[in-house]
Amino acid sequence: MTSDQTPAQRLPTLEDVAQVAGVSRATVSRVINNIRNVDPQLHKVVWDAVTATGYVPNRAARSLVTGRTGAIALVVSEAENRAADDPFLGRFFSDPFFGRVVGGVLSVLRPSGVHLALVLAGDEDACAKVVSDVRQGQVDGVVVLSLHPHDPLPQLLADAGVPAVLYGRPAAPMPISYVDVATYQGAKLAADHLVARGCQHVATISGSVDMPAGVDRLNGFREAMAKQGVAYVPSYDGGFTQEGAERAMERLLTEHPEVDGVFVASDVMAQGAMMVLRDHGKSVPDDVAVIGFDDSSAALSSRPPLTTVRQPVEDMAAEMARLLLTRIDSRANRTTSVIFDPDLVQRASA
Amino acid sequence: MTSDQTPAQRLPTLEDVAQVAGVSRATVSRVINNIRNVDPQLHKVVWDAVTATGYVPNRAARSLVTGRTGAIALVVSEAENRAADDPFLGRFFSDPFFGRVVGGVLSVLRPSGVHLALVLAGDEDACAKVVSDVRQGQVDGVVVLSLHPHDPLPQLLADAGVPAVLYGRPAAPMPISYVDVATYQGAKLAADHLVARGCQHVATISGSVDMPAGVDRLNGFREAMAKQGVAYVPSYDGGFTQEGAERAMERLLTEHPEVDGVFVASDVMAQGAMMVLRDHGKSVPDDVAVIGFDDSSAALSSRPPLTTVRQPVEDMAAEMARLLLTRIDSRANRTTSVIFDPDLVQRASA
DNA sequence: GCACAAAGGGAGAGCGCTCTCCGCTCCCGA
DNA sequence: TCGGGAGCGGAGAGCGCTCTCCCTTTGTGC
Repeated sequence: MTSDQTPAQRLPTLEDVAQVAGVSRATVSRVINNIRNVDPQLHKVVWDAVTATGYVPNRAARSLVTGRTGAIALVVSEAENRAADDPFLGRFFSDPFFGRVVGGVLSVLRPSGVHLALVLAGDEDACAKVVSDVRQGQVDGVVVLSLHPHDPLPQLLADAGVPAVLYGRPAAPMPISYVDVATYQGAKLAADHLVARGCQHVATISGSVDMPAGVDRLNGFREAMAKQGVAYVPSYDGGFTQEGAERAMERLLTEHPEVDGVFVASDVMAQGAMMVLRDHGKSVPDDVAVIGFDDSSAALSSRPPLTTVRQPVEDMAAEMARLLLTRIDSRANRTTSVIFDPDLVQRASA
Repeated sequence: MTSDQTPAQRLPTLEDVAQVAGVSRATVSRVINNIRNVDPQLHKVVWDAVTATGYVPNRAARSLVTGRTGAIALVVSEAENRAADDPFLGRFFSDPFFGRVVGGVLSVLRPSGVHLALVLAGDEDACAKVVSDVRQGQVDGVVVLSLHPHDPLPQLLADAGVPAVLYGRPAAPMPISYVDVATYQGAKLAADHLVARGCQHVATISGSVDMPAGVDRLNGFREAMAKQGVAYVPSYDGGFTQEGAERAMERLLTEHPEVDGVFVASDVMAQGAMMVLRDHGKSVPDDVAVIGFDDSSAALSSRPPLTTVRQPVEDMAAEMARLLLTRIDSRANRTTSVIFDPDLVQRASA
């Protein structure tokens, strides 16, 4: 065989690099990991040897001795739903939101060389497995997208004292880190905008009221309207689904046909609401102004494009990753929360 | 210390289990891995010890000696785009398609205990890194979503002889495994349906013609229409984006106002096309019948709901994972392709 | 009764890396 | 000139696991 044919046989190890550089394994290791001072000359010699051999550290070996894996998991927890015939992961994975989170997390992870493993926790057992996984050192920590208010995972993680960061405030108070958006502030942006537009009969379509996001968006909006002197705002539960919002909008039109402004607690729901408005011959924004929440891709693809409260998903996800890495690095068990400011993105619907 | 106080200190190892079971490490390992015959009685004793100690194999240690990581990567390759100010991963991650693939892949991986790592290959360097990653044993193989026709990654993978499976036929022929949908057949379903509906003036909005999916959907549709005796089908390039499709539809209406049936090469594009049709006062499906392609979530959320050629994304993704696992297991370097049959999902738009 | 085979279990050598020790060298102050 | 300390490199012990030997036990046929 020519020299080109066998290099794939055995990958270069620290030992090989050491031999080429004429130093010991330990020194090469020190150079690679930038630990302690190594004579600058030797330093260069070693790096040259690394380049020459094409050496890349073996993750498994390193992990074995350090007890760190260099990987974190993105856990999508949807415990407690799942009809038996539900296609594996249901609607969530086909929600653009998921991808945006992944993108944000990866943007932080990539430079630091940490791997991102994707994990689905579909039921309580799976949640327990997630906890044991991280305790057993399969991953160093977890970033969690928890989809249901009664999801047991956050509590399990908090109890286990495992490095974890949630997207969104947990439904019940518990010692666990999270990132969130200032929902009240966002709802206020929407309220102020509708009032400034001159809307006289404002209503809202809320998300599920058993979820923090649902409650906060509703209460925040009501509070802001109250500040504007509007004592009562009719609200209808859209359950965070397009169909739910369509039904809610139908009811709203029936019971309050005079409505001229609606704050809808998510863009997807707003899309449904606008379809119903159109079906009823109402024009948006002239007859009824509509404001969504999230600034998801649905906001742009809807007709008319949606004025919405922007939730900086990518930034928030990136912050989750940063918080987690810090927590893992420090080994200290401190919980932190970071709250992001929302913006009002003004498009055509209001 | 009591026996209860330190268990978290050190995780149980094979050695511990062996001690509890009163056998050697080797035997426990044999039981765990189901390798060779172990006396059924001992077998049980060992399992009891595993349960009692709460033992979970250490991935790193195992990986170190076997040379397998028990992880595969899902690579999203978007080499050669990326404006400098492009938010990390651009639009793709917010496309529901991504999540559906993840779901399909995970459904296969989970039972087999293989981890899924997410990797982004944004440029040629990143592609090279992917190849070296798998050669260096960071992961055992890769599943690839390649977004651009001139993406170098598939060729790199093929050259390196690395275990890999693509979603969709590569733009240029090369020895690499892939799964795909029978596009011609799908286009034929659409053509036959439009003709059966009685459409007299059929046109099509195609995807990018430099992508296999774009070309095949266009040619397949033309061929099928030809079989139906329609020699010429006007076509407009929508570039697989909603905006592109909107422009294409505008042109189509200008140049062929008599059109009464359109095959649009993706649901997202179809959504845009329908909006333009509505803006022009055309009703769907009465004035113009519209058929999409993919059966993505856009098909359901559009008004009216879209009749579309269903691409079984989850199934295809699952098959990718299966092919990859088989390939990794066998260590044989055989390439395979699996082609899925599309269905016509009939909704309201045609 | 013996030779032989087959089968099950144990011992031990690493896999590639980090990290603690230890020892050498060199510089500085007394 | 010499002691002491700081700085830097090397030796070597594992991390937890698999897997190859090898030994023991048991079964089988003549």
